[in-house]
Amino acid sequence: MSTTLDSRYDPNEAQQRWYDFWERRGYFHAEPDERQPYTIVIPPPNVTGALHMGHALNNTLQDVLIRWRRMQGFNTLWVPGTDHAGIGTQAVVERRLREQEKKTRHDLGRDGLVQRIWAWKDDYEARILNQLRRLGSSCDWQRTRFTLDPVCARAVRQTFFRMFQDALIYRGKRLVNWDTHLQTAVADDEIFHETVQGHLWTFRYPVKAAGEPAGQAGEHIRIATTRPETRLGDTAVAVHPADPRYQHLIGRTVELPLTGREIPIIADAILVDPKFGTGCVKVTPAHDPNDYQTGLRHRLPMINILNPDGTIHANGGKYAGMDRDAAREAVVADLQALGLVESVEDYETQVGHSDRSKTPIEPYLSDQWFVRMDKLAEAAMDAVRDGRVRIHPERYTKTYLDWLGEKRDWCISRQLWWGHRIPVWRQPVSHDAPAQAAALRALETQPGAAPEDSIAWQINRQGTGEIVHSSHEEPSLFADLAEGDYDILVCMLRDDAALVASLEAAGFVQDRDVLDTWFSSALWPHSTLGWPEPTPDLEYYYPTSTLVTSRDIITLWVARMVITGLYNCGDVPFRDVYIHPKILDAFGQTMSKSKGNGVDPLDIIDRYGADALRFTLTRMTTETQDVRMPVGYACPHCGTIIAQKSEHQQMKPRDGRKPRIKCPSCKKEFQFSSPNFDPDAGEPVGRVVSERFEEGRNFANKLWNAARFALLNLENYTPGPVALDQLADEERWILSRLAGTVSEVTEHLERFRFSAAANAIYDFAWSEFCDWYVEMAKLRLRDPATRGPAQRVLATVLDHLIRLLQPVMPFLAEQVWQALGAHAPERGIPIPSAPADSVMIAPWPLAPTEWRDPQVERRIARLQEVIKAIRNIRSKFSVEPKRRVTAVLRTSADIAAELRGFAPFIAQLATVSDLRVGPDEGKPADSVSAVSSDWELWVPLAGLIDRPAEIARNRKLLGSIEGQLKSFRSKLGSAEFVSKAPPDVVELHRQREADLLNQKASLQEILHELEGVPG
RNA sequence: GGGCGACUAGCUCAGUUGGUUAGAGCGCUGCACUCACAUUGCAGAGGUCACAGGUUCGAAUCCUGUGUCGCCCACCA
Repeated sequence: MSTTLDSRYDPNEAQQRWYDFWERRGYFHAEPDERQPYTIVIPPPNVTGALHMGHALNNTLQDVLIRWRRMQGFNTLWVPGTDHAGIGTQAVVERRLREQEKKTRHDLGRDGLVQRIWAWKDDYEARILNQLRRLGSSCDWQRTRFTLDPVCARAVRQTFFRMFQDALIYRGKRLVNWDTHLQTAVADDEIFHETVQGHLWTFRYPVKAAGEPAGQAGEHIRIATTRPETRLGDTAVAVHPADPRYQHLIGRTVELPLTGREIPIIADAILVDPKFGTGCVKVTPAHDPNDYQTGLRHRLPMINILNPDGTIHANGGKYAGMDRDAAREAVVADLQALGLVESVEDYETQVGHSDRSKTPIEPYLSDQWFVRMDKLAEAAMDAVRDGRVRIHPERYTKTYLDWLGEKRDWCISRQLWWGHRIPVWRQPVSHDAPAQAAALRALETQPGAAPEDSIAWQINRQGTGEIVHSSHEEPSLFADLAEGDYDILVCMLRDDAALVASLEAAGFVQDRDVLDTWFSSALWPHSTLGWPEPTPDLEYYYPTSTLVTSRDIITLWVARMVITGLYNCGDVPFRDVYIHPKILDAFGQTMSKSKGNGVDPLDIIDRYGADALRFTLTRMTTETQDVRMPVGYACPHCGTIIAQKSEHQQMKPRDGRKPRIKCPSCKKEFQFSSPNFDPDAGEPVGRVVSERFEEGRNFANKLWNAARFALLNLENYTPGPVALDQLADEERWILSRLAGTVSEVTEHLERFRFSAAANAIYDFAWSEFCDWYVEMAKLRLRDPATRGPAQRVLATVLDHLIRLLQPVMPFLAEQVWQALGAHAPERGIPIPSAPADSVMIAPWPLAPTEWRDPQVERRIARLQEVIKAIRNIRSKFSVEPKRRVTAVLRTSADIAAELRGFAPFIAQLATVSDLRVGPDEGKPADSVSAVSSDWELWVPLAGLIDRPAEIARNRKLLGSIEGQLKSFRSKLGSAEFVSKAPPDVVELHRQREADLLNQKASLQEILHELEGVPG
């Protein structure tokens, strides 16, 4: 190890060097063999942007699992890749186009825009994959996939085709969330609600009496609305069937002012809450989800009044072409003029906004493609109910089951250009339906169409989603369908040029829409393995083992993968789903670049190292649903971290000058990135980082130095067998603790308790290995007589520790492993052997039960207690660190013998020159005391003792002991406790009471003496 | 409105099936740069476990209710 002399660990060199080493040796690559597989497919990051802290966490945990299982001997495969993220990526590219070139997508055309997005994708995919490498991810890069690549595209096509054939996919008019800015449907999950200050208007509509002109009789019905413009599309007014006020109106009609249309008054108990507003509701089936349902129930006409861009449709009469907001004002003004506005009040409403364009969503009736969910959802629910898929933490199964239980059909079409195009060609049934049927029949039998399953068709009643005929039947069946109401939909499994040509020649036109991104993501676990081809990979690695993801996509992604896995492969896509926490900032907000609180993993790697990042993230991963990570700005001048406050997020440029932060340490100022502005080019920028990662860096450094110590002490190492019964107590102890730690860590990982696993390693390495074993080992290492065996134990323990560490801190582990190999090329207890070429492929440590030794653990614990007690006294009385003291202990003969054996340690670790220990020892003059349940201790400190202070200290101690004693006595004095509590608990209490009584007696004696002897 | 979760030391979090007077890291205080490590070591201070009831011999832990916060779902014309 060339850097042996450097007491600081430099992660950068190790990272580059060992990652290349692993990759060159092909450790990341997997091929099916006779071993048991362990497979993870990455949740493919969106190519919309670079990876953030959430990704770093997600991928760290996957790599921990993969590296651990690899060491356990599994054939491990981690499939990497990225997601095209349809709407998200198109939106960012379009925004850039607009900002940088002042162009819209229409200026470029479909092919032009898609080309631009591919360029963006190439750029970000490279950045993302590089970030994963910097993180240390042991992905099989040869299997890198992208959701739009040919392998995935074929799977998408196959799935769509089969679902189409099985009538699980249909096309119909549905009310969807329409983004008028991007002009596409967006999913429910891509919407956020914002509170908007609006108004609630109450209008009066004249009721038309039978046979009379409207309004003449003077009866009006009062209707409240927050959206007056939608009344252009009203097709009914609804009242509650049991509302006595309106009984007489049900079945009559009103004239809809401004349109002149006459619409019915209907009764609907679901839509109408008689206690709200006037108890009368306008019904606009084409522009409101509830009204839409009402429209279906009452078979009302559905009048669309909006164009895709949010302006009023020709159906809106004189308002046609106006923007929706302008139309609202105009409608109100016109009704006002007619005297039909009864009142206007301020009103707060929740308005749905598109996540992507941040503009208000319009419920909009349009033709869309859907997957029928009823049976598919039921199968996916069963897979979780019967444990074929297990979700951890378990509470998230409820999220999964509740969502699937709704069985809402899945809208899979998007009016975008970036994505998998819907492979369906369409034309309406014409006046010459028999000829169309014949043409279809001809297509089916065309040479390119073989095998028979490459073309499928449906006859669909326009707008309804109803499939009236399908390719399971003879095409001639639909030859007698009337013109105008039906569409012929032809789905092609492959893009066969000749077939497409004949299709289009026959008048079919391909659907312009693309598929929802989640349609391709849903196939990810099997599409990446080569499905639909029966590849060896698919055969061997599917179903995958574990899915690691965050809770916000349990429904969008996890549930849908189970659905398609079962549908396509007949088996679940994974056995375990681990849901990890989300990382929030100090104020509980999600991190994002746009809020200025996002931490870039590369900044952390640069500052603290990849191992530090990984360790800290692993240690943060508890079972809670969120973890907080306070962030700060790193001063670009001196590196000091200044905590980010919410005011930093609010700061705005003033007088053209960007805000700056003044570093309290070096007094210089710097700029920072913010939601409100970008830093000036060339200015030093304070990066957003978090001090939390110091914990990981410090740990790495501690381990590094422990390794340095070991290596320095392994000069002239010779391998050889080690017999347990020849080892010293401290050696037996560290092996026992090591064995305990190994089984603990293994069990934690098996149960996805990442934080607990990291803590167990940390505590063992720092508090046991470094703090005690290394200090004690120094004695035997210095003595030529014991140096050899001591070296063998040291090398073996370090070897095991490094292997435990590998999954979490692979770079440091490899660095130490290689260096250790140079010093101790054979090591192990009882019989040494040559280690693996890399710690990455070394076997996961087993915990031999013969290493466990509870008795030696108790003995060392007692030793530690004595040493700590002496140190405590030294510290309290400000004894100079170098000054040697005498320690006197009164204890049983057994313990005395044991402690005498440990005298060198007590001398070394507590700076004791004279140790006197035995059953007959007594308090020396001018000494300070300590008591435990096993012994009484005195340290003579003539001249240093402040007698009144010492009395006070012991009195306080006595008070605490008496307090405890009281609580134990009252418990033991209770007949109920003694009779009802388990015997071992009672016994424990008795023991404890006896210990306390001993200590109390000792303290009383001490106090008696202190108070009795005049100061 | 329905559901889920959280509330433990100044901060971030542990606390396994109820059982010694509750732990860690950071921060804080004091001492120490002794030959692995000051990104360190040693010692210490700091908590009526959100609140109120209940179950129990015994509650941070189980039950009920209240409060505060967060998230998810459904949505108020």
